[in-house]
Amino acid sequence: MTAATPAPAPARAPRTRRGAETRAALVAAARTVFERDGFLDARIADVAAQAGVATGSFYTHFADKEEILAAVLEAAREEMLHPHLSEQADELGPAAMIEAANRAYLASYRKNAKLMALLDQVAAVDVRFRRLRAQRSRAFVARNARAIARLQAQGLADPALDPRQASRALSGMVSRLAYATYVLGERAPSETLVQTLTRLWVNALRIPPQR
Amino acid sequence: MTAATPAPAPARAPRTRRGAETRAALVAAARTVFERDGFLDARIADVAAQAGVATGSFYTHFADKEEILAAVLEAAREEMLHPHLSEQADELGPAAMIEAANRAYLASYRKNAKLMALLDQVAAVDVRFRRLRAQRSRAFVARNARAIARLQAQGLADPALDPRQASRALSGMVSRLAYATYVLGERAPSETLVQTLTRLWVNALRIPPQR
Amino acid sequence: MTAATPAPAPARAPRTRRGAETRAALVAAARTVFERDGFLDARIADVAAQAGVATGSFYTHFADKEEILAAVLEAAREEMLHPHLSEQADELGPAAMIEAANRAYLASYRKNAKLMALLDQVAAVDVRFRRLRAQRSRAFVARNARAIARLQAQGLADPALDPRQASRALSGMVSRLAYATYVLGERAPSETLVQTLTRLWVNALRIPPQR
Amino acid sequence: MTAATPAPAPARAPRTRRGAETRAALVAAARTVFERDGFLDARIADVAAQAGVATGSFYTHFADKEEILAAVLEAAREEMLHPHLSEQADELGPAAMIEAANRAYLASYRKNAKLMALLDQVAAVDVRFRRLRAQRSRAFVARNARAIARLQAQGLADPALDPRQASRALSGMVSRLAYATYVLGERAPSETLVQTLTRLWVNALRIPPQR
DNA sequence: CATGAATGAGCCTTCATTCAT
DNA sequence: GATGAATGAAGGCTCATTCAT
Repeated sequence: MTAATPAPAPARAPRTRRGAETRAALVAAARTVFERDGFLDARIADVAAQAGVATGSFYTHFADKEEILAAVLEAAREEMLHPHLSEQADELGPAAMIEAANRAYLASYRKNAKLMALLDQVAAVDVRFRRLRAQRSRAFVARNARAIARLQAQGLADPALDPRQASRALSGMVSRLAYATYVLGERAPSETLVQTLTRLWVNALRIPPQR
Repeated sequence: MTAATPAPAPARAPRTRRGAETRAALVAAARTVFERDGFLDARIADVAAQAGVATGSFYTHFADKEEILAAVLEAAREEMLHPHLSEQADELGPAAMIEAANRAYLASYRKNAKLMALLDQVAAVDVRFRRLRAQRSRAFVARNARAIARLQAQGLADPALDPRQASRALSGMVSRLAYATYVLGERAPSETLVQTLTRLWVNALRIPPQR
Repeated sequence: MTAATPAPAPARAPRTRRGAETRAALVAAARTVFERDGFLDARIADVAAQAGVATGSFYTHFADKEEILAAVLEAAREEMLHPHLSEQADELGPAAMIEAANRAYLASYRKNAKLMALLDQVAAVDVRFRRLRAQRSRAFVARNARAIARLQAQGLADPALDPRQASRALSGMVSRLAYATYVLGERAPSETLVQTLTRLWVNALRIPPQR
Repeated sequence: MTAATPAPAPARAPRTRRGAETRAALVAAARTVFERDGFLDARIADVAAQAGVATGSFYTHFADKEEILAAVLEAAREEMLHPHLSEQADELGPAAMIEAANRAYLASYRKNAKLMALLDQVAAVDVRFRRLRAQRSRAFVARNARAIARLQAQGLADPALDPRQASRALSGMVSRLAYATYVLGERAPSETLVQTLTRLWVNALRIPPQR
């Protein structure tokens, strides 16, 4: 897992407080600039200027644009963690669980839309970030696959479905819709999306109606 | 529809056979180079060289890289046309119809994977192509929405679903899976994908089992 | 005199009527384009397009931009001929003669302002046209010098002045003022200019008041 | 006045000694190259080479050729300041004052002939420098107009003349003659020019002979 | 460590001129 | 003669990266 991380962690971590401050300022600046101009159009000099440091100082902390982007994404890791189907047996029942997961996912995606757009752009351009995105996506898919398998085991989901493939498809459905809505800007009320996705999931998995 | 096309029409169309040949050679060369190097890394000079003409000749026919990409995508329009749910009432029944559509879609996507990857990359970078992709996608979504509505009218699909939203979600599910498989290279046998997608669609729409 | 003409006359004069027509169209087009875009920014292709002929046809008639400019200036020679102090003894008296000359000069300059601006621009850039302009200017200066000498001989002008130098200075005064007014666009009513110039000439030459 | 200056002020002034040195070297080099090759034929790379720096360094200090030309002209402003009719009442009398002014003007023009030629060339091509030249010229004209008005007030100059127009004409006469002589290279001994111009001014203004 | 300037390879674009049809 | 496309040399400009202070 660590192996797939673009920049496994900068070899030279700041040794002094001042160094750490500069580094942090650069990472924050990079996020601002990347979100504003896009990764490709952002120039090292812009990032440094935005951070209020000299251009040369950039190279004290990062080898190149990719490396600082990795740092940006790492710093935002928490924010970007995708909510997923809960693993705990839930007193709410499967449908409510799915609905909660979809709502949480969309809300999270919406909140981090700029970052998601950035990750998407950069994935289109650089294999390393394509791998990073794939890895995060895989984690999400795997969790949902486990949830599906559990429902099947409980006799609550269509046993004909391959949990892994079904999860790939249905998880992709959710993230694609979130992408289209919050990154591409296709108009649709969030609540409608939640309801539609939930109904499609419930139907698709053949989850029996609540008794 | 024409309005959304990136390069509405080349200002100066070739007036001689030779001009048309050179232009065609450039378009073909551009496709080769773009698919090989990616749009961003492709240089005008490479395209010209690949076409066997002088660098300057490129500008006789195109204003910039975007314009020739538009020509490439236009030339490949036919190939890239997405199969979709048939509009004819089908003696095979809805499930078979859906299966056929999914199979055709995946096959088409697979065949044009490089081009799809290119379009994806370029959409991540240039609004105009983002719009083009969205437009093509919309056509696909709209047709599927009509098919869903028809099934509902026939009492063959879950009436609780908004056909438009359901189509956005389910169509996105298919294309995302195709993307993940044929562009990102996630391993999965095509037949499994067809079966999974079909079952998910059938379930999601609550299409009744064949009598 | 012919020696100073930039392009002594195109070696290949048109042999057919069609050739002559194309050539004439090119010259007219060149004047339009040069006056509109300036000589430096005008492109051969623009001139040909304006003339409604193919780019290549330009070279059937002219070797380069300088040559067609020479043709433009040649064709406009008549229009641009500077009026000057009459050589005939004038029953109006010297002052009226000077006034008439100044009025005519300014009117002519004003009418051909765009062409004068063009000649000026091109003189700043190309020695050959610098020479052409100097040559035309010399003719004007020489005639005025002769007129001054005649007035001196008649006891009507300050004998202390070198007629040649005085003419250079006073003729330059007139053309510079015309340039500033009609090319640079400094605001001043033409009649005021005529009166001022005339009074300055009369004073400067010490022409006695009309009895 | 500052408003009309082509490049109001370089956005990024050098912050280190080294930067200032390079900038100065570039300005000096530009003057050399422009005077040698003319503004239009001068290439950025030549200027950088002449300054002994890399081509790219040019852009550290200037946006384009126009901007460095503005710097060249600014740096030479002092040298190019036109002497003019003194404003102090002069014990020498008006005629001597005029002679002194003409002599000084011609001497200054001669000394800076190359720069004047450069300014002239560039004014023919770029509006911004046309404005700069006009502005400098206006200052010269205005001072002479004031001097003429003063002489009129003292009863020492033809009251029928509009001081402003007379100054435009007579000042233009002087600068045109200087241009023809020192830039175009028309042969004439400087002392003759001074004497002729002075006599013409004195006559034109009807300055009474020294008692 | 920070600074800010220097470096120069690299790509884009223009357009006068040539030439096959 | 006319056509319109091909040619390719020439310069402009950018910006990641290095480095002396």
